[in-house]
Amino acid sequence: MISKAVIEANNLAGNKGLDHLREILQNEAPHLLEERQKKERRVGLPELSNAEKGKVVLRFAPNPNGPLSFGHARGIVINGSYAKKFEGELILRFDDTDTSVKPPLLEAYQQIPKEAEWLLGFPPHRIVIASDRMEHYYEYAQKMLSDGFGYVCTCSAESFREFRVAKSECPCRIQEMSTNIDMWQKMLDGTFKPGDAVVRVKTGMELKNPALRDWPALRIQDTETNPHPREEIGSKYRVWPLLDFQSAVEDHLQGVTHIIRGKDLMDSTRKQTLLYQHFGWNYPETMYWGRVKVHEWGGFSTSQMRRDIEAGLFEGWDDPRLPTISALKGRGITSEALRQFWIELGVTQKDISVPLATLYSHNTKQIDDDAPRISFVRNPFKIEITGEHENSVTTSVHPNHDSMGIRTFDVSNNSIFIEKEDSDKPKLRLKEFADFDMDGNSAKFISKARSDKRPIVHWISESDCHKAKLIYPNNEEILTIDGVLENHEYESGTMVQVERIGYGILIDSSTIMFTHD
RNA sequence: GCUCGUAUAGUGUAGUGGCCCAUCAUAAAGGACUCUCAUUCCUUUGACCCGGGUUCAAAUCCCGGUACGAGCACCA
Repeated sequence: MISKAVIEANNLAGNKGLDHLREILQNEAPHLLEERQKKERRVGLPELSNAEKGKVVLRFAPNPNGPLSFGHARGIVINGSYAKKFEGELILRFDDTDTSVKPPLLEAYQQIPKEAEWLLGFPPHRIVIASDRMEHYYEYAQKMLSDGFGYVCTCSAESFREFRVAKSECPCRIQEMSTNIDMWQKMLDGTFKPGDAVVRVKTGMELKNPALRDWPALRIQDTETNPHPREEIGSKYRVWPLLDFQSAVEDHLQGVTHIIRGKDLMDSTRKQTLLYQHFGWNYPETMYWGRVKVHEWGGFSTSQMRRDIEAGLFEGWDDPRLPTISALKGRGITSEALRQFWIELGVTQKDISVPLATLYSHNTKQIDDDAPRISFVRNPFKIEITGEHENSVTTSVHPNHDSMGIRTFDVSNNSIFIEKEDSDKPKLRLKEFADFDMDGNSAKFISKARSDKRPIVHWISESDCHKAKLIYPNNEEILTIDGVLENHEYESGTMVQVERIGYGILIDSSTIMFTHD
């Protein structure tokens, strides 16, 4: 029936042309034609399901075991952008419940909120520190035990692994509720030592996904010999929640509506959903992104960076070779470029590998309009200029923006620098100045106007420059290129465009950190 | 091993059954403009993992395969 009609219509189109069909539609069903408008390409973030303006609560929960890195920026930018878009809230939460494997770094508690604000353009609406919220976690742990959907398990990790694989229940699972409460007290009071006992959630040992079977919720840490780095916490608690429990309870307490995180935490969602069912709560909407690698960096981890810094391989967290937020900021990457970069990548579950060129192109767009042009001569080669040339040369600070002013070079003493590499060109044009013919370390004036297509090179007059260096962070090492820099009065932190070289940021009046081409 | 997820140009990304001989960006190549190897602009090259199926119609739905990734921690 339909097929017949379609064939008929197709024949009609074939015989009399599409316009004929349009005419018929125009007469009989004009609304169908309106839908033929080409759909707009979606730009920016994908839709957020079940999101109501003003009622969206998102969170970003890093472990403060170091300052933020490039990868963290994704969590901040994506969650923060949704919070902004829906006029909701972004919670910055410190998941600092591990004191031995990934111990928190005290400085990070100060640094992360600042970096988050820089990235977002606004401060997070709430800051929550898990280690301040221990009483809440204890409360729900107890409820879990007294309501019978949690138990204290004294099996070793190894033997429980066997139960998990075999889909069989461990002996602790059938303990009386009162026994569990009793053992919970022994966890708290120190009768049990680290490794002796954990609290587990009863999710079911027969679950087909082994990751979900009676997962551990709280464990004991030796905070006597290994205290929590926050002084106010220190050795105060022995029993600590694991991520899945802490995060699940805290998300509920904070009223989180949407969780957007890496897809490596998909099983966390499933574990936590089972816990939510026990408590009778509704799990937030979730979205995931895949793994990101950067061509130039490969993988990187905060823990590894911390070890390398402590081993003296890097100067600190802001070492320009490191993929940290502070390093990128110090190298002249703008927060707007980082935001656009992450939003462009979107929230897909694909594992991707991106080149830094993508980030750099966003950054160029941000900085070029405001970056004053400046002349830096690498490996300076001094030449004497001869002939009837003018005594001073002026050029613009920015070729596209006259309003940024002019630069003036005094060439009355005939002494200028060009790059060593340019010195073997027999004929060259000193940019904005004049054509010269080279002869060893002197150059003869030919004409002010361009006389031919000789290469244009940048230069600096000796009287208007000072010794300077260009810092060029490479993958492994930091190259320093000596040279002379045009005199200027820009403040440290100014982004400049170094003529014929690329963009850079002024570290001080005679040091430029190379940003990118 | 068990479980889960993903697969569109070199790299990212749009696309949720007919607007798709597939979008946009970036990269590459060429060109215009320009007294920077900058910026801006134009052009070109270039992709639906494979095999079945459903349907009048599949990048889109289903099944199988392959590849890659993740979880199965008393880490986050």
